[in-house]
Amino acid sequence: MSDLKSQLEVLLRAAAAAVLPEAVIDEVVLERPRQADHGDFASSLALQLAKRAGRNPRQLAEALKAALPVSALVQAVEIAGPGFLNFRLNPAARFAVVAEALRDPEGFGRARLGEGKRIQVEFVSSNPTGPLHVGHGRGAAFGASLANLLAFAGYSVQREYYVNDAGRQMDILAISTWLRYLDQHGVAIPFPPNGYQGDYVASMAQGLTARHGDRLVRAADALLKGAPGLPAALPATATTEQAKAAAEQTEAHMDALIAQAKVLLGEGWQIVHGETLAEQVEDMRLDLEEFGVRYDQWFSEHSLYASGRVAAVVDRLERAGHLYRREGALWFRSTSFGDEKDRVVQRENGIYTYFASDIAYHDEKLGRGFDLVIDVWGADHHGYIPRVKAALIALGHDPARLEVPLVQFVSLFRNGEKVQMSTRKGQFVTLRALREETGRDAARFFYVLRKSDQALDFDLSLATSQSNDNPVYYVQYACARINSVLSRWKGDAAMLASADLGRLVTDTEVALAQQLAQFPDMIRHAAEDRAPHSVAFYLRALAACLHSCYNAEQFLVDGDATLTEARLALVSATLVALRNGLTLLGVSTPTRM
RNA sequence: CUGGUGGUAGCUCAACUGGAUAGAGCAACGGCCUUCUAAGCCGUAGGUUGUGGGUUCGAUUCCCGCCCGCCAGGCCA
Repeated sequence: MSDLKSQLEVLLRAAAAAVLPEAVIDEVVLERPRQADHGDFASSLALQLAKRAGRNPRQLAEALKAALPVSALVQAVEIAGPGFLNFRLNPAARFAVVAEALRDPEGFGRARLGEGKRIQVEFVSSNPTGPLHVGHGRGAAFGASLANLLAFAGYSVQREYYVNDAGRQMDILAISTWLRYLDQHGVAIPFPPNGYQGDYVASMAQGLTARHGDRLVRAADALLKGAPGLPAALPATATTEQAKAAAEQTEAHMDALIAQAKVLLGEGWQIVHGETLAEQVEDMRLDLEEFGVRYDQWFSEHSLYASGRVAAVVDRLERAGHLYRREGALWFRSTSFGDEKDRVVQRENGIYTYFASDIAYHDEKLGRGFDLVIDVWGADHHGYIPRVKAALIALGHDPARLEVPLVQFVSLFRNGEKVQMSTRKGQFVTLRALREETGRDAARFFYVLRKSDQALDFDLSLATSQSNDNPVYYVQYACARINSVLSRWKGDAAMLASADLGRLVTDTEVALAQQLAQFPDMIRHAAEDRAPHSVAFYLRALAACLHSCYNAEQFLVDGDATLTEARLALVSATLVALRNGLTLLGVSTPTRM
């Protein structure tokens, strides 16, 4: 209970003021010692002040101890090591957290960090050009957990998905679908290697047929007219120069196909493009929802063009003198604002770059009045952060209002072997397949079991194992055990909040209460650090305390109602923390297993 | 090459932002089910925190050099 902590802090400050009246104390360090025999709280205040005061730290600790005001919370204060002050709490203070949790279960752990502040969390935001894969899954698990955590910590949180529905990749998906459609109608056109190859494309093509029959069929020669054709297969001895030329030709061929398709289809292109887009977005939405991830808003990149925001924001930069023209393209002088090199916002061919719409998007987001905007990005985009911040500065925004936590890559392992994935070949494991294999709970939990900015090895065998090795089950099992005991008990659960806790004295009971008492602090830290993994680690530790206590003590004690109630109150409070924590991570709390 | 990021027990990872004897889980070894769920618990063993310096009462944490791993460096998205 942080309340305890702040009360102890008051005591320490009072003591310090008495001993060293002139000393300025910015922060009083109070921590939960790792070792039980160091008490409930420890402070290194004497060590910190010793130097400035020019006094021996142990002596100073003695003086501080003597000057501490008497408090009902504190049973004993000891001086240890080089000059630590170790506080041992009174039993009542130790177990006060139990009543606190039971009095307001839903509110237990809730913080008021962000009172009145609004935060937007934008995450996943994958191109709607195919199913989400396991990498996106990590972004989803992290982003959703972070958003939940911030909301629990008291911020007003908006969850947003930025839909990249305006770019060339979307055109490529549309034409890939249409080419499959043509193929299904007997129009044979070589499928470009840079098109989308997945089965879902053919499936969408069948959808087109179902809705539009052969209305969208066009002749092959008309489509191929003007296209450079695909390059011949490269010999094994090809130089990098040749490979580069072939790749350029492949891209040029694709662009020509798209351009010609727009001409041939006319309005029909909007149908193909619009329907494939809608289908992909809907697919992602469902996929994420089944993963326990919901958004408040799906924001369309295209809308930024339609509303003229992209042109307007570029114009603003232009008038502010931050743009210049070189080799036909329009460049943003981002080096003036800390970026390594200048960046193109409008290509030689007049088309805006992805960066241009991104500037418009961030300008728009900040314009909505959020105190903080958090973009969760894949770590491969980290080089992109300085240029976006540069643009924000150039537009007169405070760049500190944008935070970009990075999520590292995911490698899958099954039976100790790495599962090979390659985006190029379309061989990637989808989030859906992962969920089907491990279940939602295990997937959500495993994803946040590692700091987000660290590469994650996802062990499928472990996540699916119904064994004691599996950390998800370990935590959930603690919940199930508590529920099981409570359901066997005949008493009234509502009475537990006022149970007499004076009978709780054993080591495992004390350890469990101490761990439980750290829940609110943990929430605050995790929210401030944008670190949902702390929640997962905490829950594991709390479950461990519960299991130890469970094995050491009988909860339902025949003929001793007060002891039974005290212990049940303790584990009920534990269940409150477990449930609140798991909920933040999108993991269920089973009542039985 | 430049920038970012990491290197902690055999393996996978923590370490409350500079604190006490660096902690968990797997794997290894030894114990605990006629008692509320053994998907659990208890114990033993395992370390020069990559390396060399520096800062100080005190360094896994901060600074510098070096070694090794991963990522990024497009008028792609």
